[in-house]
Amino acid sequence: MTKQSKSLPDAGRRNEASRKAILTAAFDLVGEVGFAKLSIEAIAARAGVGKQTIYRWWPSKGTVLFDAFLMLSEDHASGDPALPDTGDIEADLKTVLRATVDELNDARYDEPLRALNTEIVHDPELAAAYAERLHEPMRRIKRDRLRRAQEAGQLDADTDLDLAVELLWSPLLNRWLQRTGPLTAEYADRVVEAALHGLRPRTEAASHTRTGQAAGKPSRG
Amino acid sequence: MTKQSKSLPDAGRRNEASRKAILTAAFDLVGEVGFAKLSIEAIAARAGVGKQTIYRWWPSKGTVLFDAFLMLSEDHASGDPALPDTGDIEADLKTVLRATVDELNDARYDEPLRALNTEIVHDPELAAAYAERLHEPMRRIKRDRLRRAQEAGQLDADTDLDLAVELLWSPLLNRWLQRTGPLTAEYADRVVEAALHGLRPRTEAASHTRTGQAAGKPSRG
Amino acid sequence: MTKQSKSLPDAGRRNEASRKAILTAAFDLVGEVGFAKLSIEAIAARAGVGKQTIYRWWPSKGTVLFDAFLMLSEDHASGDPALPDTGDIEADLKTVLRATVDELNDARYDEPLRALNTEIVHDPELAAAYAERLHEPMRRIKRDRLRRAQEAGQLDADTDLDLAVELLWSPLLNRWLQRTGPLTAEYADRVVEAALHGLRPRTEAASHTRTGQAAGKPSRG
Amino acid sequence: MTKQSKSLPDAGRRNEASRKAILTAAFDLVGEVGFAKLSIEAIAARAGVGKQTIYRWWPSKGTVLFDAFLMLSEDHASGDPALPDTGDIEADLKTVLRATVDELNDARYDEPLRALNTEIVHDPELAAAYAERLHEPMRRIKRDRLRRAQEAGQLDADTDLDLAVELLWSPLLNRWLQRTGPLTAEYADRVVEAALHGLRPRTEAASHTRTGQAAGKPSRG
DNA sequence: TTCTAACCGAGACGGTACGTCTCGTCTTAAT
DNA sequence: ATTAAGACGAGACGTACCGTCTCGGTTAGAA
Repeated sequence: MTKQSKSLPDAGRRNEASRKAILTAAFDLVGEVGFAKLSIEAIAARAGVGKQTIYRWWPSKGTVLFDAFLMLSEDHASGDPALPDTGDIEADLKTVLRATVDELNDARYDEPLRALNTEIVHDPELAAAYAERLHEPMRRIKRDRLRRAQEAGQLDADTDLDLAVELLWSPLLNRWLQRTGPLTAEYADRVVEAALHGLRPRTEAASHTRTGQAAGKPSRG
Repeated sequence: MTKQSKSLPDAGRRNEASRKAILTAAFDLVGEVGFAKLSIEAIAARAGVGKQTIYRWWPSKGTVLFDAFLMLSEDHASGDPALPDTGDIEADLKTVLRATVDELNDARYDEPLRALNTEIVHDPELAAAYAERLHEPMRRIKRDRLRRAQEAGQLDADTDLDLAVELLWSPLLNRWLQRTGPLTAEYADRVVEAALHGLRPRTEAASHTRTGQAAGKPSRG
Repeated sequence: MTKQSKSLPDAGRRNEASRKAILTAAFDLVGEVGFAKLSIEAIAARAGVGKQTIYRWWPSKGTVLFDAFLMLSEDHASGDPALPDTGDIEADLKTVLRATVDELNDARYDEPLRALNTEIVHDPELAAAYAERLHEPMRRIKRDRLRRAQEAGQLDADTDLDLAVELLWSPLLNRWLQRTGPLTAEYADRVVEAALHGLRPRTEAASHTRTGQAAGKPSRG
Repeated sequence: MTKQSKSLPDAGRRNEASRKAILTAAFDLVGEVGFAKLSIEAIAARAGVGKQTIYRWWPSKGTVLFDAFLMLSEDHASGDPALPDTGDIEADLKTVLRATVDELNDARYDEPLRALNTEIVHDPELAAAYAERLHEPMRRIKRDRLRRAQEAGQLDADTDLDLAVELLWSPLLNRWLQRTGPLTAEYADRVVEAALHGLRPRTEAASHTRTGQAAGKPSRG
């Protein structure tokens, strides 16, 4: 579905200029007309390419779009592969989640991102590719920052870091996808706070000893 | 877009049998062929109805599907509109989230649910209808249970309950939509635990005021 | 394949304006680009019609062209359904065959006629329709004239009139189709003469018992 | 367009095996799928040859097919280049035309022959090549036999022999191409009889100067 | 009870896009 | 330099649906 700079089997006779023109056209068009109205015909026309050249290398318009994102992410992923680390995990997470909010609110990426996300929903194969090539690298970066916080004692030692990542980012992604509420910097802050401190009261007052003292879980921590 | 039992303007001469046949056909077909390949033609044919009868009452296939869900939810929502309350919020949430996991993993609802969710992503108007008619009622039920827990001192008094709902349910919905990991009962449990207790260590409240005395990472800050 | 003014099953909901536009466009286009390069797409575009409207009513572009000819022939067949009859069969046949020559040499009909004739060659079903709707009516007219000549004693009483028609017209059609020689009025005349008088010498001298002395043909007026 | 045994410019570096494979594949394929569905791609694939090798040496699929026929006719034309001559032209012509009927009815040659004939109809250049290389040689053979009959006094001395050939063979070719009637040995016989004896009554030479007295036509010759 | 207006099933219509096929050109690698 | 192989831009194929538009045939209220 994708193509590296060299030595892949399909790299044989492939026209690199056509490939790039197709991915660029696809990304631009999805932003203009949305994924539902995005057509292979239009991509081919915009890219100045025969339709068969698209069908030859991609099985669906979803995979074209995916490769378009891949190209984009490779372009500006060359820089820093790490999250900020000031030593204060809460502040750093707020910074990062606010940046995520800004990105999701960016009009240029809104439609393409929605398109990619909804295609993943319906195409397990594409979802796997997405998980491997785009999602996992970003998750690792996030996990790395959380691990350092954990090692610094700022996060519970037992916490599953993948779960932690999901606890932090899922609310944002869900609000954005489903438009169930405003997606703001304040929201990002409150998500970070809630995720870090938990929903329970922090006072040692055995809050759960009244009304159902059972099921305690006092041992943790 | 929807139809009440009486007195709505569109209730005039409408053929109720056709309406039900259309919604049933739409729901069945989306489970068989997926939303992308669902066509008005096929719905009309399956329902034994003229195409115009669909176009007369619904503006898009997304809204047809939405009404199909509405019909379904009205059918079996007649029962109890409340979450279990044993007095132990953690146990109750685990019960509920496990049920959510089961529902999302139910093959019969998988495709239709995904279809509805992705249509919402692209259609703000539909998203609003969804929020009002389907999402909000369920959120209120969840919020009610959390409020009782809050009043019982099992949840922090400051917590925004809508945020709490999102913190608890978003990770599940995200895993399901994006298939970024297995969606199991254990996962539900751990989400509940993490959300309630937070990611930070509970012992020393000051843990984030001082840094790094443990396990190295001396260089940072 | 064809359509009468009323009461045919397919006449039901059919749009007569579209039908005529399609046939006209097909006839014009085949004259412009030839049958091989004639495309359904182009016919539809020229006629201002959806492609499906063509596929709905005709199984192939050959049948479209056939109906175009039918429309044309119905248009100007309203007049005289008989060949000239001056009492002199030889003179009349020369008149008619010269007219045939002129028609075949008419640039406006050349390509369409060739197209129709070659389609018939490859499509037996179309050939049957052609035989019934276009060829047979003309053959009957020709046969009628020959029959009157036969009754007048100008043609042998034993002669099969269908065979006679073929003997007279086939050479013209063949020259035209295969371009094996010039198609002129003189050629028409000589075909008529040869067909009427035969290739044998007319002298009663048992011409095939001895050789070469004859050279006769004195009787020919 | 064609290829001689030696010394032609295109004979230079040409791969003779490929040429034969192409012509054989073309002939076989046209018999299997018909000319309309015959594609250069398929010929190349069947012949195990690159498409360019075909485009390099032939301008159209019609010319490929033509060369295929040429190859075939050269293969079995090595034998006798003359028509039978028993001294009885009528009997000999019947023999020959019956053979022609058999050939046209041969299923193996039906499609390819039709293909070649219809290509000639639309392609004047190909028609010229056909006339020169295939048609003319056969016409000369026929003409030769007719000339001997003419010299023997069995045919009218004035008769244009080319016209005579056309009078005899055109009806057969036409029936075959247009399927306007059964193509049988009897038909061949009657064509020969009609062409030789003419359509007019042979008895009273003046029959066309007066009209209608007879109706009798007692006996031919 | 008749009239009449809207709804209904059916499906033709002008279109767009599909995914496939073939065209004729061009490029590559291997003789 | 020619070949087999096959990618390429182009564009027609025949199909599937789109959303609109009649067409008769119900089906209800309103007259």
